Amino acid sequence: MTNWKQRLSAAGCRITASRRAVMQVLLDATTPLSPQQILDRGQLVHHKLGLVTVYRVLALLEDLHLVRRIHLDDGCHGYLPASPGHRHALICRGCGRAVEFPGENDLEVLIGQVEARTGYRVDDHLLQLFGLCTDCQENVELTI
Amino acid sequence: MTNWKQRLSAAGCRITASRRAVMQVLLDATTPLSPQQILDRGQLVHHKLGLVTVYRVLALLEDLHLVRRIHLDDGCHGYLPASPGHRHALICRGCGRAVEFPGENDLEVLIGQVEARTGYRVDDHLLQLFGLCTDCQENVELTI
DNA sequence: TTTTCTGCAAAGGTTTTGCACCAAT
DNA sequence: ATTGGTGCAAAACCTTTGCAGAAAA
Repeated sequence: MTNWKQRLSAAGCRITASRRAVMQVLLDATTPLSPQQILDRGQLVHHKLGLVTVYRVLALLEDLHLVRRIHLDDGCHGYLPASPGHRHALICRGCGRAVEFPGENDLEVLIGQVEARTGYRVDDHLLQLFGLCTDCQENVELTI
Repeated sequence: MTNWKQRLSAAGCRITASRRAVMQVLLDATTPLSPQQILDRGQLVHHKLGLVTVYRVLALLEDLHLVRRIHLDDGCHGYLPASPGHRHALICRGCGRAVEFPGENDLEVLIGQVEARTGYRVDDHLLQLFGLCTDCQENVELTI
């Protein structure tokens, strides 16, 4: 995708080798990646890439909603390229493979009920699903 | 509540001053607390409490589903005492005050749709809502 | 040429580990 | 008396900051 370059330029940011490398790695990934993993893969294409820069690029891309930071049970943060619109991640407990699905307004009803009951005004939410992808379901069956 | 002591004993764990202090602090809290915050408050009741022990106690309590670890946007992990059943946290962006609400099966429909579309088998989920509690809604109005 | 980015080094935080002492059962 | 738990110190991580040099525009 090239759209992210336009978004960066529009925000007054330069298109640099580091940013290309990080974005490339994320777009090629099927699982959420940690900053360290992004560094390892990014260095294959951009030798001089450093971890500090990965952090800075991720912070920038997250601000621009070009990548999504998700919460993992272990090391905590992983990053995924963000699809447009409000989406949620579904992550395989077996292989880590992640897919996104549209959030639509399936939560509207639930949120309305909670607002009525608590008096809170809800304006954001974090939803992540965990399970097994088709491949890993098969592997589990074989293991048993 | 005394139930947690039974749960600990049943799991073959001892009831110690550290564990009482950490559990006490969590039960008294209205907002998710970081390990450091738990230490600060816990030391008021149990002088010799150390941060390392707080981490170990939290890990134990989390294993036994007596506390819930939640994800915050900034420093990441906060801890809450876990109410029985499947519940989700609603956290105020203003003052941090958290309430839990029952998850019921409001997500069943959504999860069923996602399973059908992706082939994944979903067996767990993470849902957190963010917003403003009634007090903080008033304060915002005053500020404007 | 000018300003933004980058990489390095180092600092700051948080979480984990090793070990001897202490305490609950 | 026996284990299991605790506290301290230190190690291991992860993330952020400061600064001089490099590279987009």
